Amino acid sequence: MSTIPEKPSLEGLEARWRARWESDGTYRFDRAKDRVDVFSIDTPPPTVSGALHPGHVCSYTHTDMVARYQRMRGKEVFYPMGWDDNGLNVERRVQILTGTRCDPSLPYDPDFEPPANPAKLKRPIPVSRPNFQELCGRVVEQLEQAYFDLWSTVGLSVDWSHNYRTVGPRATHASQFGLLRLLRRGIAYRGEAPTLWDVDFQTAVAQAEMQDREIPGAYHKIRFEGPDGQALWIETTRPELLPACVALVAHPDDERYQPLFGARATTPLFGAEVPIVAHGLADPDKGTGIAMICTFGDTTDVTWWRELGLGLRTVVQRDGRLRTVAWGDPGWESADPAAAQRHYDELSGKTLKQAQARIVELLTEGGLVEGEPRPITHPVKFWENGTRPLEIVTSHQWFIRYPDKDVLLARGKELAWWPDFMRVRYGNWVNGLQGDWNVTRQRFFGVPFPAWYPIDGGGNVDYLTPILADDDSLPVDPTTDVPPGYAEGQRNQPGGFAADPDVMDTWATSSLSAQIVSGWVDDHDLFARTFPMDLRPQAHEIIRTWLFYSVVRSHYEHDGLPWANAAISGFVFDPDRKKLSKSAGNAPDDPTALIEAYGADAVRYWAAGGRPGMDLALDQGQMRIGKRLATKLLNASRFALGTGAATAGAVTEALDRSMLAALADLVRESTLAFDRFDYARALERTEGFFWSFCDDYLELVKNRAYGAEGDAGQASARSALGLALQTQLQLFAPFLPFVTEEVWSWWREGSIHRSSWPDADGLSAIAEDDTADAGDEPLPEVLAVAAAVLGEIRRAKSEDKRSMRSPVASVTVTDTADRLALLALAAADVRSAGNVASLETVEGEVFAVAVTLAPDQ
RNA sequence: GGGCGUAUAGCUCAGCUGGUUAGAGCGCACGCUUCACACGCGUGAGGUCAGAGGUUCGAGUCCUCUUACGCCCACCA
Repeated sequence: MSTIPEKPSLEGLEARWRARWESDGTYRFDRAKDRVDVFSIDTPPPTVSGALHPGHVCSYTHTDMVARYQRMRGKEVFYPMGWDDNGLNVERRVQILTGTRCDPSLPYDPDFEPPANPAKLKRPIPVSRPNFQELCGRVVEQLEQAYFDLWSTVGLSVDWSHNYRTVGPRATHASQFGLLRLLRRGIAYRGEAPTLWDVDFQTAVAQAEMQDREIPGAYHKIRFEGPDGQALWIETTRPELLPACVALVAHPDDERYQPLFGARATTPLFGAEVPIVAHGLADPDKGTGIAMICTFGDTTDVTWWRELGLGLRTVVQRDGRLRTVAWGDPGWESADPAAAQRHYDELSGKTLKQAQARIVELLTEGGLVEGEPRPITHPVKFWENGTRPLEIVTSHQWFIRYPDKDVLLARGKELAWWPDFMRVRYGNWVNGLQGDWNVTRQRFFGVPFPAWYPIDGGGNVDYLTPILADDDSLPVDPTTDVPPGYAEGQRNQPGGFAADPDVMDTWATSSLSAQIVSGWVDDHDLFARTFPMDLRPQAHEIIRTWLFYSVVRSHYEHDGLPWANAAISGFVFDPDRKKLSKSAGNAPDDPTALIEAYGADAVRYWAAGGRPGMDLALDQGQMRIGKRLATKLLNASRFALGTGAATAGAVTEALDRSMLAALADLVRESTLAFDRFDYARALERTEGFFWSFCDDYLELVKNRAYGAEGDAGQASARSALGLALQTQLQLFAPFLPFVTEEVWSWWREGSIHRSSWPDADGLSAIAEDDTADAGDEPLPEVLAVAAAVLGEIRRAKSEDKRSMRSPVASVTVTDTADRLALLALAAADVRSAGNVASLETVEGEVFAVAVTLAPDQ
């Protein structure tokens, strides 16, 4: 216990308590607790390669408020933090900073150091994957430090001893273990399939990472030859894929083409015979109503190809150029192979864009197009980080099958969503699922697959029959580790083995975040105490990825949900609905600057206004108010404690008991709101109570607390003030952890954040104690009536432009008998607060207060 | 094209299962050196609850349609 400062200030207070919490281990998880006494949180690992943003502060603060509430409710809170290091941004940064390039075929060099001055290099130095990952790890460490600093400044009550990385040994171990388990059950498999492919980044892209962008294109009307030699006009935006055409398709009900179904058409330039087929996805209103199916121009092509059992003619390579083709070979039959070859040779090796230009020329020269290309703007699929449209290539990838949709939907119903309507987004996604989950990425900084491939005597790699690592050898990197039964000398040799060169999709790892932090593979004791977890807080835009994949993995591994609750946060937008600029030396969206300007408590106050699932405007005005609230807490506390407030002792005065009864209601409401993850409501009510507590109750009780009405009245006031102060500090503690801890330290032992959440029934019992004067009166009304009269007195003074302290000769209150009886219980306090000489009452139906001011001295 | 959400004072938002003259804070106006706080205190002005129908004794609150904005999804020849 320390003394009450003469002039309390927020200055330096946050840094002091941050250091103290760290040294005291205030938020350290006590793993001796059993599962029922634990509240465990699957904290989102922030992407450390991204920029720090007020949105981060907002959503992570929401989780912290829940964590602090649960801790005060008596739960041992398991609140870890991880870093998501996956991602191209890290790789790019490392390439530039170190002048290196990853080549997974190289062996690990334990002595490698990047050049001192990479900018001078003519070309990047190729390094092994483990070397590259080491370099990434160093860069990531610096980025993590910035995040750690921010989280600690904001006052997150995270237990930092449970830190992990999505590209780190624990995560790698769990991810590899999980994949091997799914492989043994046939849920994961190695397959060759059409895959959405980014030709610039040379990597496969998952359905969840795609986005549509409107780009210009053009319809080209091209002449095919029908079965009887007649012209069949089709319109396409992808004429360069004509050599990859495997069929024409029209809607089954389209009478124009019904006679042709089952017949064959011939492609222009290449003379390939293709079937004319019917499928419901064909749109009679688009183009000429009949379309060419190519392998593959878009995802509809994939659907048609799969459902109609069509042939495969692949022309697009992984680098986005057309491959070499021998026309006349099996699969490339042509009515005139020589002509087809002549035409195709003009295209092969070209990029798609170049090929399109050339094929349009060839078609035009052959009189095979009608009219000019018709420009349109149409949505095309891109990788969210990419710059060129996605292509579809067939390649070897790792896949995970999804459970049945109804199983997934049932899991969605089982989960408690905050707010509830977010469940719909999950349902929409599940209902729209197509194909299996491709978990492969052709990147370097990530979790490697625990697999190798056998090489036969002829040097051919069998990519479909992987050699898998043993469970107890995990984690492994196949580019440095050797598969069971082989020796290092056999790497990349005929009869030997080749390493899997790819890494896992980021979600393949982060979908196990709950298992990773809980110790699924490396700490079974911890796992039993923390899993399944209580809460997954996250953003709504990754319901379809992180949340969804996490549910899938947990369903497979544990036949249950990974957590009981999902709290979905909205996002932060700036007040003008446009991007904030960082010009004029003022960076209003730099969270660190905001915290410096207003204090962490104030920024947290702003964040607390964002209800679950609702978007929040970045509002420095709210931060100013938060700072004001923190200051007010210091001053009001100083006053209350200065009167000798104590939490022990009887509360006998009706006004005091009235205040405590209202406080008990506040505790009930706040508790209920927190249990529903509605921290915003809890704060709003607490704040409203606190300001009227200061404006009305403190004013009414002030003189009595100083002893003006005798010992009994003073004792009652002191007890009520002590209880009210303690309770309100605790109600504010999840929101304003620093200032509440500061005040707590003036008169209590230990941390407020380890104190017990206020007990509403206990407060009610004190308020309802009728050993005193008020009997069974409806207590809460006493304060309301007294405050109403005081308000009228203030109005009279204000209208007369007088000081609030100026004397009042007489006050006459007209009200019902019931309310006058209540007023009588607090009459002395009202007279004292209003500096009223004489207080008269008159019975009447309509509340009125007549005030006669006395002349100022 | 489908789905979800939002629309209440100049601004940011409350208003829970429909019930007396629609609330708060900021901002604004007018005041107040009051012994916790001038980083303060008091008082006040300010709203056809997006629009149109409907249910009801009664609707900001329920139903239908419309409009605007945001987000998610979609088969993009």
